Amino acid sequence: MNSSRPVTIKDIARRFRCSPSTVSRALNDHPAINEDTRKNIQEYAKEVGYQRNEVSLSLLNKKTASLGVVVPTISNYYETAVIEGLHTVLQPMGYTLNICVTNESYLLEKESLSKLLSNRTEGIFLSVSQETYDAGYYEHLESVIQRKTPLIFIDREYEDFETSRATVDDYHGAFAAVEHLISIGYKQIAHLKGPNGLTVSEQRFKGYINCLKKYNMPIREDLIINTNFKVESAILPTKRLLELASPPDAIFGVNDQVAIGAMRVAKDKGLRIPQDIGLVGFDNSPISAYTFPSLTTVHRPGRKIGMEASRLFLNQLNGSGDFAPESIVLPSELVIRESSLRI
Amino acid sequence: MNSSRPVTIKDIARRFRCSPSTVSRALNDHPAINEDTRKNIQEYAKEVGYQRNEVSLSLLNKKTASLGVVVPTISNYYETAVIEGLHTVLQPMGYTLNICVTNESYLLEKESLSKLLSNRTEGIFLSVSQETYDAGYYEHLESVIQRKTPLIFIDREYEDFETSRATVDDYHGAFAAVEHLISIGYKQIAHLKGPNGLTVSEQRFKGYINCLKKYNMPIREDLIINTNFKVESAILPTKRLLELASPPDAIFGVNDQVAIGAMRVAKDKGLRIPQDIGLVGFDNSPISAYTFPSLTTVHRPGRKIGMEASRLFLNQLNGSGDFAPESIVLPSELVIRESSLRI
DNA sequence: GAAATTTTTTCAAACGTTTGCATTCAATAT
DNA sequence: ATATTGAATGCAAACGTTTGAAAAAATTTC
Repeated sequence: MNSSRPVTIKDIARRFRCSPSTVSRALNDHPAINEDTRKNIQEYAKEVGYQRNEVSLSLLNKKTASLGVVVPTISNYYETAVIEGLHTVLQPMGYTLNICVTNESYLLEKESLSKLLSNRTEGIFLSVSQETYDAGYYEHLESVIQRKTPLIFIDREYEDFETSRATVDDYHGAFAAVEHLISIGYKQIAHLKGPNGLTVSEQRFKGYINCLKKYNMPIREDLIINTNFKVESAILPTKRLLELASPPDAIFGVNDQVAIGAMRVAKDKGLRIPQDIGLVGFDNSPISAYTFPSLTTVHRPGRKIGMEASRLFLNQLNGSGDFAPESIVLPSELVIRESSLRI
Repeated sequence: MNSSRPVTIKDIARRFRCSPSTVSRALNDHPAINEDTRKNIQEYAKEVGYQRNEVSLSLLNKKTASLGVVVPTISNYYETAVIEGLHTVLQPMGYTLNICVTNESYLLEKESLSKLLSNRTEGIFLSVSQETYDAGYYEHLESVIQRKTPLIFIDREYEDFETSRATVDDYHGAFAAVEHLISIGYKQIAHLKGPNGLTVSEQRFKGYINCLKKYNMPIREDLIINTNFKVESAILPTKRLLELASPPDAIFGVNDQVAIGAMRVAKDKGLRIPQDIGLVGFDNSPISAYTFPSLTTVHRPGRKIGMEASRLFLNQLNGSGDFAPESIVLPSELVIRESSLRI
């Protein structure tokens, strides 16, 4: 019976009539092991496909080399870019990434964290779910903190936690976007807002509002409509905007997806972009450069955020006892393309 | 000194002057434990934030409840949809997903698999890297097979392995796409092909070729150009196509990204879509429904593939000894939109 | 009040590996 | 021939948990 039980160090020891210690040392090139013994054991190990059981080592050394990544979703360009960034830095260092998707649910987030802790994950990257954020829950984070497991916030953060965080400067990105529209000469700028309560939504919204204020432009409640970040969630809101008695002459979308949805609706209505209506998105997703017209947007360095977050984690890990949390805020950058360039 | 060493069962045992066994049983509601003892221990455990060390359990039970997902990239809509599908089924069952990105590199793939096996992952979902596929390497899979760790191929497969696999019927999808273009009346259909050697590229290419053959249409080498799936890789090839003495009147892109790139170039050249040139993509990515004109494409059920792959894994896991690998081929489905509807 | 029974707790082994210390054995030095 | 050295290997504990079997304690029975 070709049992599939993995070969252990004991099996090898039995085969060579020696102790497990000897096998262990032989496999690890310990100098105190006889050259012949070493070679024989190594050869045999290779032959039978021995592979060290890392689980037992984890138990022994209390090192699992695994990290948790807890995010609301992975079906956006930005989120995957962040994960790629984490990966780029951490995979080469031997870390394994455990991805947990919360679907914006508090319960799933709580369970994910608990599971990660039980698995003795060595660090957790967390972008809190909307539900968590809305409700202001934070108890589930206490145990992470208490365990002193490094916890790095990504994008969505709690102000009152002593943890490191890596975020993009959404506020100034949004501000720059709106300022750009104003500088071109657009007068009635609408905003397709993201879900209420999320930092990213609110920061961009604040950027939008404050920029309008700065330039003494009226703030019209009817030009601000919610979306859920998805392209289809922009369709109806945009239609409503364009049917207003006094419709906007520009739209600032909370991300590229909704801006592209808006673009579609505007074109369907026969409006010319950017002549009749200006458009700006957020994210600088790959597609945004190739829409027609190409979409003015705000670049959001997802990969870089992932890499910076990794750095923050490593700092905390290697830091001496007097660890001080760091906050990294990466600048977002306006990318001007055709959809806003009315001349 | 507020040590962060996690509380163990032994700590609790010491506190209650009882044996670890009692604590273990108390925490697991074992019936043989005195009611008072149980309550006291459970209360105390909660108070000090005891959390079972799953690593030790993994060692004991040889069950890690973790699964490997090895993919070339996670920055495409399709790949993330697959992962979401896996997640949807497997996370509720208590599995943790270890995501490994290979960047199409054989070496990284090999290392990832080896790592997963060392970590005693209970199953592996693999979409082989292009390098692996090109070179026809397969030795690194032997150890997975030998360990009898369930291995499920996703999309890209090796014909000669006794493993389950879940793939999309790319061939017929491509065939249907081209047939549709022909039925509309397009005569010179170009193909923006994916990278050579990859199953998805080649299957779609084959569908394209065979469809042309079936309808006795000429196969023009100059209308077939390679891309790398990314939107920008479609720009130059499309330009070249459109500058031909006898340019195509339709383009079938290997995915939505390149089709959208082609759309952009065609529009820049002043061509009307679908009147002057028809366009079809592949994937049915969210954005494809909202381009202007909307993009005819072939739906590729990524989420479903992930869910089916999970099912295959579970079948293999629960199957009796006489496991027979299954092959699931999900149909792809033509989604007709504006970009090909010349009337 | 002793025997029988039931309830509750402890013991010990197991999972796979590493590692400080002890041991063995052979070779060299005296 | 004996003590000394050095090389090679073995022993045992440790990591945290579970679990069958044994032991101890409490309760019931006659």
